[in-house]
Amino acid sequence: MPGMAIGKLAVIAATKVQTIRYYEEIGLIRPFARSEGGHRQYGPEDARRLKFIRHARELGFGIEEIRELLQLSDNPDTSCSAADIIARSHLEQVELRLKKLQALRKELKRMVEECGHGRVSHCRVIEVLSDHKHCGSEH
Amino acid sequence: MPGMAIGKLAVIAATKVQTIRYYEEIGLIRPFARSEGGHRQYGPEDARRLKFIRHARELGFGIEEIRELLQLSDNPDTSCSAADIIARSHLEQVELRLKKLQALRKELKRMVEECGHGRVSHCRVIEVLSDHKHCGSEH
DNA sequence: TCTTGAAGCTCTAGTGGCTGGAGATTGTAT
DNA sequence: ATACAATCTCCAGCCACTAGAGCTTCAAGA
Repeated sequence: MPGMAIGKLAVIAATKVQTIRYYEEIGLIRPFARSEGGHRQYGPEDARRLKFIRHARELGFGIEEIRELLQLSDNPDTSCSAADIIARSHLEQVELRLKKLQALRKELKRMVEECGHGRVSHCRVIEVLSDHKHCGSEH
Repeated sequence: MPGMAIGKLAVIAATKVQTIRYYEEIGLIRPFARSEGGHRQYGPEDARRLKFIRHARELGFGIEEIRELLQLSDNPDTSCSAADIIARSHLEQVELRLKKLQALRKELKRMVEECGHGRVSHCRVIEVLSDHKHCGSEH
C-alpha cells in the first residue's frame, strides 16, 4: 500500500490541501507515513476520517466538538450518550439560529419592498437601519 | 454640550467599549472631541451612528457593507438604489443560509431521534457523520 | 482640597477556522 | 536528463471583535 499524496486526499474529501495540513497541526488527523522526501502519505482510513470531519463541519459542528466525536468514533465501546448530548445541544443552537434568521429575512424583505427607489433621504433601508423602532419583530 | 464618555455611549448603544474603539480604528466612527486628558467625548449624533452600525450588524451586514450604507446615509441626496442593491443581495444570502440551516436541522433531528442510546458502534450520530450517503438531504 | 476607586487610555495578543504566498525541495512523465 | 507539477515549511492575514497588562484621568465624597 503505497498511500496517496495530500493532493489526491484533498480531491477525494473535497478539502483544500492547506486545510488538511491545518487539521494535522491541531491534532485532528495525521498521515500514516511520509515518503523519503517528506511528502505526506495517506490511506483509506485517513480519507474516511477526513470526510467525517468535513461532514461534521458542514453540519456546523465546531472543531472541539468534532474532536470529541472523533474520540467516540475511535472507541466504539464507549456509551453513545456523549455523542447524543453533543448532537442535541447542537440542534438547539441550530434552531435558535434558524429563528433569528427567519426574523431577519422578514425584516430585510420589508426593507427591500418598501424602498421606493428614490433619494436616500426617503429610503426605508437606511431608515430602518437608523432606528430599531421601525422593526416589526425583535432580533 | 460637554459630551458623554465612551462608557455611557457603550451602554446607550448596547455595545462594548472595546468595540467602539475598534470601530474608530477601522474608520467607521470618530468621537467629536477629546477631553484634556485624552478621553473620548461623544454626542447624540455619534450615538445615532453607532446604533445604525450595531443594528446593521445584528441584521448580518458586514463591515464593508455598513461602510457603504453609512456613506449613503451621510449623503441623503444620492440615489437610494445603492442601498437597495446591498439589502437585496444580503437578503439573497440570508435565504440561502436559511435553506441550508433547515436541511441541517432536519438531519440533526433525525440523528438524535435514531440514536438508540446504546454503544457508539451502533450510534446513528457517528454513523451519519461518517458517511455522507446517510443524509436525507444535500447540504 | 485631597483622596480614592471607577473608568478611561494605549498597546499587544488571542479567538476560530481556515487561506494564501514565498521560496525551497521532491516526485514524475517524457 | 529535464521540465514542471506537486509538495514542503514557515509566516502572515482574514473577520469582527475580545481580553488583559500597565498606566493615567476623572468625578464624587470627606
